[in-house]
Parts: sequence; C-alpha cells; structure tokens
Amino acid sequence: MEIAIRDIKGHAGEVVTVKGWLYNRRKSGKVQFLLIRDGTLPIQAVAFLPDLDPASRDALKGLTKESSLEVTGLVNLDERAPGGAEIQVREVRLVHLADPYPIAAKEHGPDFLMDNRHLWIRSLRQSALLTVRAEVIRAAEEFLHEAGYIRFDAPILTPAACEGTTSLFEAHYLYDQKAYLSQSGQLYAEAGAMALKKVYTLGPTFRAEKSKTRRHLTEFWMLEPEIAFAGLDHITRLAEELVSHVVQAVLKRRPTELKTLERETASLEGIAPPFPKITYSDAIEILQKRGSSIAFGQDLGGEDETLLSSQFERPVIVTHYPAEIKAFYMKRDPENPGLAQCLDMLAPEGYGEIIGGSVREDDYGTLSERIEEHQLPRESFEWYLDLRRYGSVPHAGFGMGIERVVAWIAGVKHVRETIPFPRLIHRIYP
RNA sequence: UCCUCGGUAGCUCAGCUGGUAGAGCGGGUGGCUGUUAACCACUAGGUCGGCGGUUCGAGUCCGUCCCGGGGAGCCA
Repeated sequence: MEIAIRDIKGHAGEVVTVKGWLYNRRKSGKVQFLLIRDGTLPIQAVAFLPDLDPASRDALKGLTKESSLEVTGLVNLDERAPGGAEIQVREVRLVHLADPYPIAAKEHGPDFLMDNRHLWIRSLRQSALLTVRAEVIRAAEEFLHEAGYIRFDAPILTPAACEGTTSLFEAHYLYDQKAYLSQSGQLYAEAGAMALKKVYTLGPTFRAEKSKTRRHLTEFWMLEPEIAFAGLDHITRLAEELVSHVVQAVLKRRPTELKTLERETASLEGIAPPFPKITYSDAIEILQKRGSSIAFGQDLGGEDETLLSSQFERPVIVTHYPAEIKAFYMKRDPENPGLAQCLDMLAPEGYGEIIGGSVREDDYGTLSERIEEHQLPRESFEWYLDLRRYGSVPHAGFGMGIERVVAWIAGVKHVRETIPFPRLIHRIYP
C-alpha cells in the first residue's frame, strides 16, 4: 500500500510502499541507509543487501542523490532511526537514475542556490518554507471567507499607474497599445467593494523598484481586503485579527515545518489582538528618544522600522502619517488635514512593514483635485472617479504582503526564499 | 544610481612582499552489518569572471567591463 511518509507512524508493523526521491544515502558494508523524501517528510529506509532480490540490489548500485524510487518494506518503530520510525527495505524499484546532483548537503552561496532554485526547492528546509507559505495564504483566505468577504480578482494588465511611474513594468498590448503590470489590486477592489461590500483581492503585484534589500521582490503577492461603510477603526481591527489568525493557524497546522525551519515559536504564540497602536507622531518621538535622526515629515526607513518594532512583542500599528508622504487616494484626517487616515503594521524582529492601508477619499471633488495635484493622467482614472459619482460611501482597506508575513512567521531572513521562484532586481531565471 | 564585499575544480573556500594550482565536500573505484552532513584508502577533475596593460614572469599589481552578495536611496 502506498502511503505518505507523514503518516508512517500509523503503519507500524505493516508493509508499505513509499514513492519519492533519494535525499541522502549512507553505506556501511552490507547495510545501506537511504533517506527518502516525498514532499511530506523524510524517512530512513534500511536495506540489508543479502536480504534483497537481485533487481533491488541492482537498483541500489550507483544510486545517486535525487534519483526517484519506490521502496517497499516493513515499518519499524526504532529508536536508532531519526524521527523514531524507519522502513526495513524488502524491495527497491528505481524509477529514474539521476545525474550527479549539483546541490550537496553542505553550505552553498546564494547565487548558486538561486541559479538552481528549481532544484533547491526540493531541500527539506525550502519545502517546509513553501508549505508554510501555502498555509499562510490558506489561513488568510479562510479567515476572510468566514468573516463574509468575497474574493474579487483584480486584473494584472492595467492601463495606467496607480502609483509613481518609476516602479512600473511596461508591457506591449495588442495593436500597439501599452499595458502596465499591476502594482496593486486596490483600485479595482474599491470598485468591488461598491458592488459586494466586503471583498479582497489576492494575487501577484509588480514593482520595478531598484530595491536591493532582504524585504523586496519585483514580483510579490498581496492580499488586499476592501470594505464599504468602514473607517480606520474597522480595518485596524480586521488587520490585527487577520494576522493573529494566520499566525495561530500556522502554529497549529504546521508545527513540523516550523521545527524543520528551527523557528523559535514562543514569540509567535503570544500573537493575538489587541496589537499596540501608536500614531506617526508617537513613532517619531520614540525613535528620536532611541537615537534615530528621523525628523517629523520623513517616512520611516528600514532601520527605523526595526528599531520601532523592537519596542513591542506584537506587531505594532502606526497610524496618521503626514499626508504628503502618502498616496493620492488616502482620505485626510478631518481634525488635522495634514495627516492621512492610514495605518502601517510593522512585524516584530525587524521584518518590516507587512500591512499598509487607509481610508479612501470618497468625495468626488477632493479626489479629483488630488489626481490633478499628483499630475496623474485623469482619463485613466475616470472609472475610478465614477465610484465617487454613483453612491459613494466611506470605505477603507489595506494590503498585506504575503512574502514578508511568511518570512516573519517562518523566521527566514530574506523574502527571496518565501516564494517558489523569486523575481529580484537582477534575477529573472529560472 | 551610490557605498561596500566578492568572482580560483561541480560546490564551499585557501593561495604570504609576483616565481607557474591546493584542501574539504561532491563524482569514480575498492573496503566496512546501525549510519546520523558516516568513516577509511585510492583516483579523475582547472581558459584562476572577460578584455587590455606593467613585468623575464601575473591567480597575485594597474585600468576597464561583466556578474553576484550585503546595505542605502527608492518603495500605499
């Protein structure tokens, strides 16, 4: 019977078949220890050569790393085995003999690993990380679904920038038209919210930023809820509940993967609402007291974010940034028009901004002026202005960067490992 | 775009004030009945990132270009 290695302990004393790849092999005379992985977990299979039929012995001859094989044997609970269980091999069937495998069970440099990303993802660590990523997305969608949100897919090919043109990827569209890869699904999500009230977009977004840091990709995934009849309090609560649910779901469902990643989980266990909330002014004051040279009116730099988040054990929510350093569509604070009704959530441990959101300007005249001020091509935004012409309501939303959330929860330094095939400033292969 | 570090065997690296290429891992062969990145022995494997210069002689010094790491700027 074929089983997933994850379930092996439930089959003690049974003869099972596992199908997978050879992760490593140790030989000691007539005994061979095969470490086999199947995408769920690795298992050690012990082959005693004199007990095997000639075909199986042949299969083991010259076996290389990452060769694919099917192993049938008796499941033993054995203290000597890593993980407590192993398979006593009865039959080995070679599916494909791999060429000598380039990735060794040794250290490698990032350039080499990234060139071999298509193979690197087979490593136990990378597989665990990508499993955590899948769980983050699943948990987030599950939470929003339970809360009555409708998934609303935004287009990836768009007619114009919703932000600065410097970070736009341009594409050729049909009949000599131009198209741009989406920097955010938000504007479309706003249209969705006017139709379905509570929606979210989920998908890849693209920014041609020449950023070379551990927190930036040129192609990254965002989850963007957008809610009609909502204000800053509403999205603040949603953000902290969403993030808490995702963290707890990963802790509950993927403990093995977190262990493989050697993630210290004590700090994650305490992630629950409410999160600390401070204003931008508070943040500047705290940072200046801690020795930062930041001045009021400047955006928080990477170091500032790390310094600020290190003051709290939970993600910290910073609100009311100066409107000048924020986007054109953000609604100003009625009590202080210099400030925007916005929020950023900074993850602990220096993982930076994982959420950015705001209340949207819902007044036609004001939004129209902002578009002029920012010298945006008005004709591209006519449909967006329509949302303020026909039944405009207060509404708000935010974007959550999937890769940064995964990096934080999994405890990996660089976001390039949190997506199967990262796109970076100097890398589009493989 | 700027600062900084780097590019030598398939991989990770060493290579002194310039003198003609090294180790470990991986590969191959052989040995070993409990290995945990197994171990032991033998063995094959190199356009020292490219181009130009200085020199009797350049992996090493100089110039330039290319590629990458870390960071900054930039980045709802």
